[in-house]
Formats: sequence, C-alpha cells, structure tokens
Amino acid sequence: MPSERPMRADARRNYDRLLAAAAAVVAEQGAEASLEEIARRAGVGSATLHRHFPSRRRLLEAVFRDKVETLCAAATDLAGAPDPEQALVSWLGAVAAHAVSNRGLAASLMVGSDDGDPLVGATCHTMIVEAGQGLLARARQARAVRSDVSIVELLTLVHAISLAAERQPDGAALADRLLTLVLDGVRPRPEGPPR
Amino acid sequence: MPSERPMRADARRNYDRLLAAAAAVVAEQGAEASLEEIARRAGVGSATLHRHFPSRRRLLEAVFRDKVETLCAAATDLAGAPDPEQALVSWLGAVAAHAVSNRGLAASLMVGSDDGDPLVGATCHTMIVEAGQGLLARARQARAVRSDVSIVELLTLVHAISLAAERQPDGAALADRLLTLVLDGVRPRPEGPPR
DNA sequence: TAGAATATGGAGGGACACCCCGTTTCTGCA
DNA sequence: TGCAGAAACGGGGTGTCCCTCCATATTCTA
Repeated sequence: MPSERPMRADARRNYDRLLAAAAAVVAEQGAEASLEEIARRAGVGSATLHRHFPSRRRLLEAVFRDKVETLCAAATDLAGAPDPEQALVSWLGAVAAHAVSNRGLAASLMVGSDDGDPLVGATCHTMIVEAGQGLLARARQARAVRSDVSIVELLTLVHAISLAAERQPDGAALADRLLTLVLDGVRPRPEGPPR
Repeated sequence: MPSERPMRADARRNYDRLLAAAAAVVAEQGAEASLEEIARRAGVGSATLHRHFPSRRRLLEAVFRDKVETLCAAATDLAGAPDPEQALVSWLGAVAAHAVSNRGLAASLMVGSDDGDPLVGATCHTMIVEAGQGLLARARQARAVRSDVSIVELLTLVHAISLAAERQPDGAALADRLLTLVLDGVRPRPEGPPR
C-alpha cells in the first residue's frame, strides 16, 4: 500500500524544497541545526516543515536516506568481490567515512527509533544492518572474522568511532585509524603482521 | 598562582550549591539538562550560574571532576599491580563504566576545549590522559599491547564506545562487550584464545 | 468553473541561554 | 564597632528555538 493518494502539487514542491534546504543546512551545521533556519531557507513556514516531518529524526532520515541507499548499493556490489575480508573491511570503512562527513548520520543510524513511532520499520538503521549481514556472513565463512561477532556489534563500533571522530578536526583520518585498530585489536598479534 | 583572592563567602556558598544541584540534575537528565533548572534548584538566579560557569562545558567539568579524580586515583593504585595487562584492561573498563553511567562524561572528556579558552590546562581530558599513560607504558613493556597504539587512541576508543553505549538500554553491558571486542580485535587470533 | 479537500504560514505559547544593571551583601580597615 | 567601597546577586529583558492553532489560500475533481 503506497501513499493512498499522490501528494498535492504544492505539497510535493514544498517537501522537496525542505529536503534540499535541510541537506544543505545539515551539511553546514550538523544535525543539531535549527529547524526554523531550514524552513526559512526553504522559503516555507515552520508549520509546513513540522507537518511534513513530525520530528527532527524523521527529517534527518529523509535527508540521509539516499546516502544510506548508496551504502547499501555498495554492499551489494561488494557481495561478489573476490576477497570477502577485504570486502567487509572496505565497506565498513565506507560506512565510517560517510558517517563522519555527514555529521549526525551516525546518531541517526544508531537507534532503532526514538520517537515512539514503531511504524518506521524500514529505517536507515535496519537498511544498513541488512546490507552488512551478507558481507559479514561471507567474511565469516572465509574465517576472516571471529565467529562470535555480529553485524550489529560491528556497526555499533563503526558508529561509535564515527560519533567520536565527527567532532574532531581531521575526523576522517582519525576514524580510519581507529577502525583499523579495532579490526586488528589492541593486543599484539602472535605472529607476523595482520591481514 | 592560585586564585588571587579567596572567594567571598556568599560566592563560595552559591558555587557549592550550584555544583550540588548540577550533579543531581545531570545525573537525572543527562548533560543536556537545562541550566535554568539547575540554577532554580540551587535557589540561585541564572545570572549567578553564568557568572560562576561561563559555559556548559565548564559546569560539566566541575561536576565530573571528582569522578575523574577517582579514575586517576584508580590508575595510580593499579600502577603497581602484578599483571600490567590486566591493570590496563580493567582501568579502561572502569573508565568506560564511569562514562556510561554518567551521561555526558564521555563527551566532556573527548575534546580538549571547545570554547576558545586555552587556559583550561588541567582539564579532565588531560588528567585522564596522564593517568593512563603510565598504565599503557607498563603494559607495552610487558608486550601486552601493540607498540604502535597510543593512550589517546585507546581513550578515544573507550570514549567512542561510551558515547554509543550511553544512549542505549543496558549500556554498561554493551560497553563491556564492545571493549573486549576492541581489545581482542575483530579478526580471529591465529592460535588459541587470546590472553 | 464551483465546491470540497488539502495545504499553508503568521502569530503566539512555552522554554531556554545569556546579559544588563540597579540592589544587596560582604570585607577590610579605621 | 561602623562604614565605604568592592564584590556578588538576581529580576527581568532580548533573542532564539520548537511546536501548534486556525483563518486563509491553493489545488483537485466532477
């Protein structure tokens, strides 16, 4: 059951304007940006913003949806890569990179749903989890990762790192370094270099 | 050069009241709590709060200072423990546990200084870093950790995990699990169980 | 093209951070 | 002890923010 009825033309127009303005403002100022500023920049009353997006979270999800879809597509592409370990590792790296460069993405992806609204089934969170599942399964089969680690744990770590890195100068490099550290572990490897 | 002149009696009294109120409110509501609510509960005008603590960060730092001191003391205690690896690991666990149970602590410890005020030399951040340094050095000497990992990286990871865990139900357990994962690494160990 | 359905946005309520400045409270000194 | 000036206080104002109501305007449909 898709939308019962197509949006009215002006509604659609304002929706799109809001989304564009939100993307711009969030890119500039992060996910805490003022909603009124977004409405203002979209040339729209704040009531309209609130009608289209009942909560900040919903707005962010709409803003980030296509970025998330890109990541999911990347996962599909990598699903057939020759090296399952490398596939998983570079996908996680991509997730981290996206999260760091789009401030607030990590927080959005973190939680299942914070407003009491359970109907947000296909949230960004679950989309990412499902996309990663396949990569992890293959890597595990290749014995490239411990058998007791789940995709949710892995993604939580990646998001944690992004959360920490996104507020620091040169967050991308930091996230990258920390991710490698996490994958290899802090303790030394008994023999030779890892990988 | 300590404070040029001792605080006036009423100033000292209000300072203490504010600190106590802030500790209570932050424990209840997290680090985003309303500053006016804190002033209100301290029975003090909001201007007074702002005079004593020019920024939210400063207030949080004062609130968390004794918790941080506890952690630093723990580091000193552990400095002579028989097992350097275990000492480091359990100290990091303690840091994570504190950060998770005191919402906002992690964020406070994360950054060096966000207001342009460089005179906050002995911030919580540097206190913790210095406390950890010794434990890491000993663990490294015992070849219990990789030689290329720094205490700042390690603490950043711990804080990242705390940041992610503190907003989830059962954050303590989650943080613990993730920390173990990070220490051991996601990749499997070539031989036998670690430790 | 008229009426119904839908969408809009200005205005306003409540909360907040932060600051100005007249008033009150201390303290050091005579 | 008493008092002058320094130090601290806090009521109230400003500007911002999130969110909602409802009179008005736009779009759709027949």
